Amino acid sequence: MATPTKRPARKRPTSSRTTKKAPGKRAKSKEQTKAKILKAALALFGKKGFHKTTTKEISRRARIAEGTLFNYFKTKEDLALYFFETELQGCIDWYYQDDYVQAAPLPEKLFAMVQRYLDRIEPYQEFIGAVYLRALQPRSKLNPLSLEVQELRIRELKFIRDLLEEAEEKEGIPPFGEFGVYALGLGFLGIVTYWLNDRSDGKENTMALLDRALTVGNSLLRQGVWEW
Amino acid sequence: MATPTKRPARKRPTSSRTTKKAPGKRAKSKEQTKAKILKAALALFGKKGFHKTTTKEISRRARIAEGTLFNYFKTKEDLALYFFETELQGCIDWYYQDDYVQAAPLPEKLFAMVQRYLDRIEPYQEFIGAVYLRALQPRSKLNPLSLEVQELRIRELKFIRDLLEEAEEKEGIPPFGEFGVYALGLGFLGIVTYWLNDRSDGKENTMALLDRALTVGNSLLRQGVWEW
DNA sequence: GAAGTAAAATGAGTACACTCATCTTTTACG
DNA sequence: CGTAAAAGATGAGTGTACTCATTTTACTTC
Repeated sequence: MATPTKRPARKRPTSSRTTKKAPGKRAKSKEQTKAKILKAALALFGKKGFHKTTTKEISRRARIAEGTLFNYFKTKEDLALYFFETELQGCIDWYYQDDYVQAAPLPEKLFAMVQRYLDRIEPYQEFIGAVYLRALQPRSKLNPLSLEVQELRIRELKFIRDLLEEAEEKEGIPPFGEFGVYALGLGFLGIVTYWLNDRSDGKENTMALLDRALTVGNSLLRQGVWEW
Repeated sequence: MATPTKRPARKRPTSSRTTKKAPGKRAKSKEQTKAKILKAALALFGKKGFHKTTTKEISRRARIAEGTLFNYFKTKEDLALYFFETELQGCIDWYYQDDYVQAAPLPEKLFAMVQRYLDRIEPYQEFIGAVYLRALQPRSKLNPLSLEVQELRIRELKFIRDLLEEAEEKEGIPPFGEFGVYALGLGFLGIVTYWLNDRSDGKENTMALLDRALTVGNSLLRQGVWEW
């Protein structure tokens, strides 16, 4: 018998794969649209600056309707913020993948991280202020500050905490705790804002400040000055 | 002859005084208008918050035309900033008039100043973030950040410089220079942002942080740690 | 006073970020 | 295939900060 029984027609043979993995037209076009928006926004922000670029222009350049932009980003600021999120995450990922940096002592780590981060966000200098600094203000019912701005900052602080804990274990520095994380984050902010206003060639003043600050900071850390 | 010559009639007898001092209807009404705007704004900001208060409402409440508001303040943010400017100046004035504070050692001075400042800006907590933090970003052609925001920060830094120079002379601490001023300003910013997010009773956490930070900072200062 | 000028007030108008009811495309499933 | 439901795109509409040409008011000078 040549297996006359009809096999029941497979219903969507790649089902399990499809539902889980296959991109699908929708998902793909969604990605594309988002990419188009980001590309258009970056080009315009770069050319005219954040404030002089209108969302209408971005939509036009991305060849989408005005409203569509807001399906992808809650506000114009959120759109700008996306670049910083990506870069920060990129730096964090880089850190966890590079054995050499991970093995280095804390100040070297920090120097490398900061330098890398500043390098990456260089193209966005003009609008960093409009967006990033807002993470410092508290969120309240009265304040429409988007949650994502704060999440960026929280992610940053978590990473700092990890770095410090690692250093405490491996390098035997005294615990610095909650306040240490806050202080380091503040120092980082100071560097970024200094860098923002730094007009020197190749931002060398910022690099000098960073170097100096890390040297001093390192001494303090090892002495446990905080506990005095 | 009984001196028949007529004295020439004095032309505007109070002339010199009038042109220089007398308020005049115009100047007076200008002051009044500004005061009306500030009063209305403060009331509304306090009740509904900065973002949910419209300039239209403020004008209505102040009984002026919408446009008039912008004759007095370039932007809504500038209007809000006015409160901080006033309070900062008030603190600086207070310092220079209070012999007791001036005679105190640096950490006590700083503690008193910061505490006073935080006390004063307490009513404006909700909108400080919308305004004050912007002073950190650089000014460029592309960025409409009002000059006044930066001036506030500059005035702050000048005052810090004065305090440090005084302490160098009177208390014999090693010179801390440009970076010292910047660092102290950054520390101050850190306190303010911590305070903004501080939910503890009477902001006691902030006070504890401030105390601790000043103790540590003072040790560092006296050791000249910066020069290591 | 009257006439002229400068300061200040006015409010209709503009630009722009963002919303939302409706329409279009994709997917699920017989 | 056909149909229904869900996801996504659309763009006219809305609210609001801010502008500006015009009008009103205060001051100056004769």
